[in-house]
Amino acid sequence: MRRDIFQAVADPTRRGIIVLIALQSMTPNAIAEHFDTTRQAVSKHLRILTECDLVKQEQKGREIYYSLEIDKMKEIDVWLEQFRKIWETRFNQLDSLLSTIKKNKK
Amino acid sequence: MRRDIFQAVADPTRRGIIVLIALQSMTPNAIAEHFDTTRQAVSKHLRILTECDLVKQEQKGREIYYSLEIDKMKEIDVWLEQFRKIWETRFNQLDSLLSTIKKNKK
DNA sequence: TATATTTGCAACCGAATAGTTGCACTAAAT
DNA sequence: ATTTAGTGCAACTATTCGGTTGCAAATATA
Repeated sequence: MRRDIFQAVADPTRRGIIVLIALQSMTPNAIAEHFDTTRQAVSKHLRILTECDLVKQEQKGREIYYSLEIDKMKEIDVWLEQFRKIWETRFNQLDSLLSTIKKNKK
Repeated sequence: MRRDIFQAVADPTRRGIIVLIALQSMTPNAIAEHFDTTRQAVSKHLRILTECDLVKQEQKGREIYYSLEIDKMKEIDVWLEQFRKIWETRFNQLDSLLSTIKKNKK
């Protein structure tokens, strides 16, 4: 059973849940209301998210509030970093090309 | 058949391929040498990556060179943007907390 | 022309995935 | 004490996934 953050984020419902609980913690029932699926299915997604440390839970009586471990999302950001470097290089190349054109115009 | 960039990036082999052809185009055979899998499996991955516009191909005789459509990767970056905003808020809050502590020390 | 190389595609297979229903456990409300 | 509400977990199902093998098409080489 592969369980990493990229696989966690691959499912659209899970991405929805992640965004939903990014700013405020919510119970499974409350979360399920936002999606066209059963409470149990959401519960399953929450378990997967928990398994890769993407969410934390806080028990309050019989309710459990789930919220996002937002720092974990940085792992994706770290991976993207290498492409960001390439984007910047491309941008600088474009930038110097534009200034060359500009200089030649004068 | 769901086919979006998040699902494309979920598989570790595909992430490997993406990184591999980010800077230089390569043939399927050359790519397959870097992974512990058959050429056909790599070919399948390339098809999936093509289906979500992550790679482009250039035919040269009987060889086909694949390279990354690097701008497409920005779609992940765009989705991450919302979390980056939260990170920054948290950081600023921490920052102002630290200056408060510093001020109180004086 | 005959052969070797590079590739894509289809068929098949085992495992994983996302979903459902049903049930048990616990906490709150009556 | 009984009922209701909130939750997790197990069993089952249909579908998708990642991989393999085999084959056909096209290009290069002998």
